[in-house]
Amino acid sequence: MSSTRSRKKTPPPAACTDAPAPATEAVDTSLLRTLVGYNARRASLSVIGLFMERMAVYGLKVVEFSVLSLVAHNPGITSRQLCATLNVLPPNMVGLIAALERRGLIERRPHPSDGRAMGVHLTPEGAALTAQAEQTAAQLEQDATARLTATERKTLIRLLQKVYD
Amino acid sequence: MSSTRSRKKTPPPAACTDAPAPATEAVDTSLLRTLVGYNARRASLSVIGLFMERMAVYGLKVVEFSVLSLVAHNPGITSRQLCATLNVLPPNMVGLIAALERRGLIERRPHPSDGRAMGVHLTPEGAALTAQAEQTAAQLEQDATARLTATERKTLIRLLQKVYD
DNA sequence: TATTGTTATACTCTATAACTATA
DNA sequence: TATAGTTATAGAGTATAACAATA
Repeated sequence: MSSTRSRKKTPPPAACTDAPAPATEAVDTSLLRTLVGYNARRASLSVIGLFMERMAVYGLKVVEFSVLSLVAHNPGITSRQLCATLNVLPPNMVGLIAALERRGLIERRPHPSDGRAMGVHLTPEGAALTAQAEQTAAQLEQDATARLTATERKTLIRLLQKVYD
Repeated sequence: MSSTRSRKKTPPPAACTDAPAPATEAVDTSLLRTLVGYNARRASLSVIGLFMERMAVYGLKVVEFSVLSLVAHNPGITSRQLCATLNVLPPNMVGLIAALERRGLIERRPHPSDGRAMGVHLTPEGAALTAQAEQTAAQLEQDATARLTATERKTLIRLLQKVYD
């Protein structure tokens, strides 16, 4: 979390000193800015960067918040379903779930109808933390998109979903 | 490039066999879908996934395309400027530039006014490849956002820039 | 035979510290 | 002193192959 990444370049207000302001001579990014991929990536890095900062308060990575929130709204969800929903490969979900279980935020119970699977559930502690984190996420939404009106924000989400759905 | 990532889940058309379709029982993602960050990330993964496939034809990674395009429109740009523009840390830009130089796509010349810096320029081969790749990128834009009207596409880009600018 | 969950492992991406040479 | 570029390296994220247990 430092140096280049996700920092709102703040070129000092150019206080008319005699320094030739080596700052960052203007770079032409006009072509890249016509590409949806470039803009979507920059916007997601910006929002998710703020997301990371706010979730760090709870000791959660972004993907861990996503897992907890999905478990909260889908009690008994399987590892396989979490993988498919979040585009995480099964071997990488193992450690993710193990870490949340070690912290006592979730627990795994045998799946009622499928002996191979384990259903994931929130513990009371996990439910409390998730509720808090979801509130933080809702507030963060406002902050991260402060330059958008409520209508613009809804339009943005609708168009993004149209792209990936 | 396989399994989970960026594949447009294609649950076979459910040909009315007697199989109980274990597929992927519906998961409630309604809360995550209210978050700009979640939607922006999924959309960017979707578009950039296609970007990766198309750029692979030229043996280019997405970030390499970005570097070439920036050099094309900013001849003599420095490594430092590329880093700042693309959110890549200086140590990681070294290998990136070295690889493009080894392929004969770019060349570095001493900066005219700053003895520490090197200006990056396209070779004729690099210029030809970049022109082709930029055309591919323009076409890809249409394909990746096929579900959007021209107006919606412009709106989407405008709103994304409003978020990260 | 196919699928869930798992281990082990490799590869890529990203980040930090420290050095050099110029400014 | 500060900056551009570099080296070496550490860490996180993402990928594949292969296995056991169950369907």
